[in-house]
Amino acid sequence: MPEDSAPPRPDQLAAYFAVMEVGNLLQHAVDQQLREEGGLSYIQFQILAALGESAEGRQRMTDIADRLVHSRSGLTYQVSQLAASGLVAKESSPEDERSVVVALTPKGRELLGRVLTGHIETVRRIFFTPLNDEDVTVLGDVLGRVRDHMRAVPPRSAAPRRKRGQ
Amino acid sequence: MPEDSAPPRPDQLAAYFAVMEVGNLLQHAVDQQLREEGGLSYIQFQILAALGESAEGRQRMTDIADRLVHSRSGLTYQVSQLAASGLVAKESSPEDERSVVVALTPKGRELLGRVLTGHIETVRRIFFTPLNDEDVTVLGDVLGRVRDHMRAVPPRSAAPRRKRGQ
DNA sequence: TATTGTTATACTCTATAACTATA
DNA sequence: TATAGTTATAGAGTATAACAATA
Repeated sequence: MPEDSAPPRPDQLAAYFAVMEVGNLLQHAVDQQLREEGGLSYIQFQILAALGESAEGRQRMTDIADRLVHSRSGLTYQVSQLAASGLVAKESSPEDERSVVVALTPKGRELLGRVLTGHIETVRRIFFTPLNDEDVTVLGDVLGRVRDHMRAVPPRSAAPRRKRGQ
Repeated sequence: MPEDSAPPRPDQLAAYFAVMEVGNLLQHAVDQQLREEGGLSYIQFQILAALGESAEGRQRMTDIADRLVHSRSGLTYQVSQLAASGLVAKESSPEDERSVVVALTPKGRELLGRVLTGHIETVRRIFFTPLNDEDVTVLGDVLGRVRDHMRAVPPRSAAPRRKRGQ
């Protein structure tokens, strides 16, 4: 429990604040666009996008939850919402009777495609406009490293609970 | 309403996803630390921090709201929570009878100082560890530009409502 | 026994609209 | 009339714990 450590340098603070504020503003803007054009929250969109990326438009609940941080019950809630709207369907897995496979419906795929255009446009407009190619490259590189590190580092007191590999 | 636009390049997608994921993970980690060590949500911490930064530890409701995006009512809620915990006090302004000034109490200042240490430590551990000085500089520069742009660009359909300058 | 997922429940947060009061 | 702020209210989202079923 390090009770003290060197105070952060101004440029470190600037970088930290910038990440937080940009992340917040970006999420806010994107969330609004998704709601207006597709009636989706950002997380619902992320779930659809994750399904759209995967091989046959289907994934297990647990794998989605792992990827999108959610608590299990939170994911159950969101998937229920999507299912109620007919955007996804729940199927039982033939391999493992315990697991539930979530599959994109044609309607879900259609909506995803439709919303994605505006999504990309929004991101381009508010995020990429002030950046040149080199900025984009550097940003992806640096933040990519941060992301990998964050994924690897356990959230401190958490994580060392029950996990398979652990 | 641009129905189509060139698809984003892979490096653009990488940069965008990295910003979003890093922002999310960072906020999540920070939020957890703040809750554990101070019983504060991230937004409550931000309010306290904003007050701590300002000249005499006090600011108007509206100025806080403008800075932290919140709706007015949302800010009223959060400040009420903080006031109920004795961390801030509401005062009426002598200059403008309509406005409410929020002031950090000694207890609030003490908590802020106490929590800040862990906050900085957390950010350092999960965010700055994989970065060298140049990374930090570049990140602050690039994201700083993005932030300034996002602040300037209206959220599309919003904003052009009632604003003084408008 | 561990894992997958759901349910019940309670809580936090946010936004909208209506309202009061001051400028 | 515009601004500052509150309140009521309703809805979305989240987390925890208890639970059932399968591996």
